[in-house]
Amino acid sequence: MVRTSKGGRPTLEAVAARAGVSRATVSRVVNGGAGVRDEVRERVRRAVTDLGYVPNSAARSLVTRRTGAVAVVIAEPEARVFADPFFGRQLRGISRELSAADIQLLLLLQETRADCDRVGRYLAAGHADGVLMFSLHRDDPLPAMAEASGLPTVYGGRPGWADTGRGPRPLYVDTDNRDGARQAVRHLRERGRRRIAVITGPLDQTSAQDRLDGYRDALAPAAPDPRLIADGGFTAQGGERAMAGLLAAAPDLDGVFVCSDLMASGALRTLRAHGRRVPQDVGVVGYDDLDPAAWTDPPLTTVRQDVEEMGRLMARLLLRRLRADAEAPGDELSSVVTAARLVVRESG
Amino acid sequence: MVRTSKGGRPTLEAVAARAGVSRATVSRVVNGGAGVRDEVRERVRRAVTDLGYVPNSAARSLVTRRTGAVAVVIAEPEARVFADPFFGRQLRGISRELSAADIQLLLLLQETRADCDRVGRYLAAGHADGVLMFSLHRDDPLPAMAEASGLPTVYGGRPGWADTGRGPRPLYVDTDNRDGARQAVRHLRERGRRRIAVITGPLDQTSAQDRLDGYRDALAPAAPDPRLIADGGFTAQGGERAMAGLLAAAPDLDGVFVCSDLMASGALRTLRAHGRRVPQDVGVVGYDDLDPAAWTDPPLTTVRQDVEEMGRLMARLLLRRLRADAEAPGDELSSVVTAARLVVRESG
DNA sequence: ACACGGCATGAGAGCGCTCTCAGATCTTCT
DNA sequence: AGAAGATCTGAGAGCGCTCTCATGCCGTGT
Repeated sequence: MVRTSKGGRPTLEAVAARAGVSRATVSRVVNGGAGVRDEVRERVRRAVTDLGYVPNSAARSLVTRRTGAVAVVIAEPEARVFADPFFGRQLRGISRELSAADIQLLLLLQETRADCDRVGRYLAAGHADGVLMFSLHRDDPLPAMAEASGLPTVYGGRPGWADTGRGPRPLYVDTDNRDGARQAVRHLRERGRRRIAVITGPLDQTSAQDRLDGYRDALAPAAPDPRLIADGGFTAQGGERAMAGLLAAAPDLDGVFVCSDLMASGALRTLRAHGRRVPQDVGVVGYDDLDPAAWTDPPLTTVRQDVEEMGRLMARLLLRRLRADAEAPGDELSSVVTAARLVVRESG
Repeated sequence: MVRTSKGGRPTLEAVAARAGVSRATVSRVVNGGAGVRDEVRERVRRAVTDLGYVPNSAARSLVTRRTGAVAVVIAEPEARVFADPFFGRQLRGISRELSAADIQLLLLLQETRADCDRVGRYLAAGHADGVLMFSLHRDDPLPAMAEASGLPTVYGGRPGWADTGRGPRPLYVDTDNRDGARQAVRHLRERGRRRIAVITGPLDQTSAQDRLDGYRDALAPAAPDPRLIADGGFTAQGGERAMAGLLAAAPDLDGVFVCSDLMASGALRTLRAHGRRVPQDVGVVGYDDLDPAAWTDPPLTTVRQDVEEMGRLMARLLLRRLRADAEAPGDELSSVVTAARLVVRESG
């Protein structure tokens, strides 16, 4: 690769000199090449490859005010982010969609409160054109920071304030958690289960709350026995513990709806350790239908949500929003809620 | 938040005007504040907070030639990246170390060949100050691109050309895969296993090759029976299939060393499906000791490598390298190889 | 009193790019 | 042939920041 005499990377100027044209013309060629004579364009293209020219992104975004990157903010204080395949799948969907649009993915992990400031500063500094934000808990300060930074934002999972009327109306992608939960619990009932427990996620997340509401719906009009409700915190260990608690509080239970596959894997272990056979003694239904669900013993009946697709939808929504801001500011976009579907295997 | 009259974010100029000083002074305060009188510094600080000023990163890195970000490139064409907790853990280590240094993490996923160009362009465009690169396969074009971009690079796992003398001497962090494999296989032998098979990863990765070499070491001086070697591609499904193949080719096997926990989970399923009891009939040892290893039935004996720590080490090495380039260019850094340790559970 | 060194501050030049606008060139039509 | 229009190209002004260098100010030593 040929460099400029100054030893750094070649600049537009260098390419222009080599091609015998002005900077402006090179710029035009590099950015699409419209309105440049074929012969000149070819000359410039050759100069570009000869010199190994790559536009300097800082200089470009300084003037265009766009960075060609989107920040993905994951706010999980716990080790959960990487233990749960959920995030991975979603990231994958996002990554696919963004690379198709030649947009870069910036991953910002926020674990501590201090990280939160850092993330806020980062967003405000204009490193990204938009934000995808995940797995918010109630009272999370991040949405406010995103709002303050003025960046278009799409949420993964309905934010808590979405329907309260307070705050701006957020753009989000979610699955119909409540309906999925209803399907799961109805399925257990149809199989003859009478004492159906639930292991929930942290209830300050809407997805966890919605699934619990779905559980209630399916039992209505009867009110659920509070001894049949335990919080598993969306982790495998939490699932183990919650299951143990349930067995102690309600030894006669014959079904469990576990609000994530990861927790369900823990619950299955506890059941096995207590000598309960699945599905003969206790029916178990999970939620997510991530790969490991099919690998448990017995294979897990669960509620499928296409997580990768949700990631893709989030990215797509944000990209549309970015384009809309540039071209048709009035355009109203709306949130997406995808359907959930029961997948029956052997656990319940 | 107060904005400038032009509607955009406030600039240095605006802060300077409000504080009644020059741009240069504001810049000094923002970047540490050395050599500015206390009283002036306070005035500037107040102006900064009043206006909600945040430095524009593009402008800054245009002149400093640094971005305050490090790119993490994961080159996995398969769905493996997110199915295997391995990457997640490593990312987590990296993320921790980088945020402590207030450096941003840019995640670049490369799945297709086209992505490779995109990643190369991205790096060359100067979006990052350095690169962390993972899970390379032989003949991967990425290292060459990283090299060409002139960015300091640290590899996760010893790159294939590290000891060949060809190419530049790479900086990497790895575990002692060969020794870990030796420990695993020796353990199986000590437990009386005589026909020990191996399920390898893709052999164009050094980690997979090293583990296979360790397997050979432990059987030496006897040469391994080729019917006892199968490639599981580092995926759970691959592990299932490889195990089935081994059982068909060598029904008398009584031990398996599986080169990743994820593959081992697959192998256990296949063994169960074939009615082989673990560990009574067949002893199984995995590799990685990621969370799910303890959850299999029976819990997996495996080789522990502290993946998160490896991530941290990678980040630390890169950061040192970046500082070295800035301050003491002659400074020689060296790669790190961490120890592996057998963790005995119940599977073998 | 003056010269001198040290410190705090400001003026101004650029970093590499995009984009507007005006000028140059080439068509095409009357 | 000349003018109107369309097409192509270049000059130049910034984008927001950092950093060098010159300048002004102070205290100290002679």
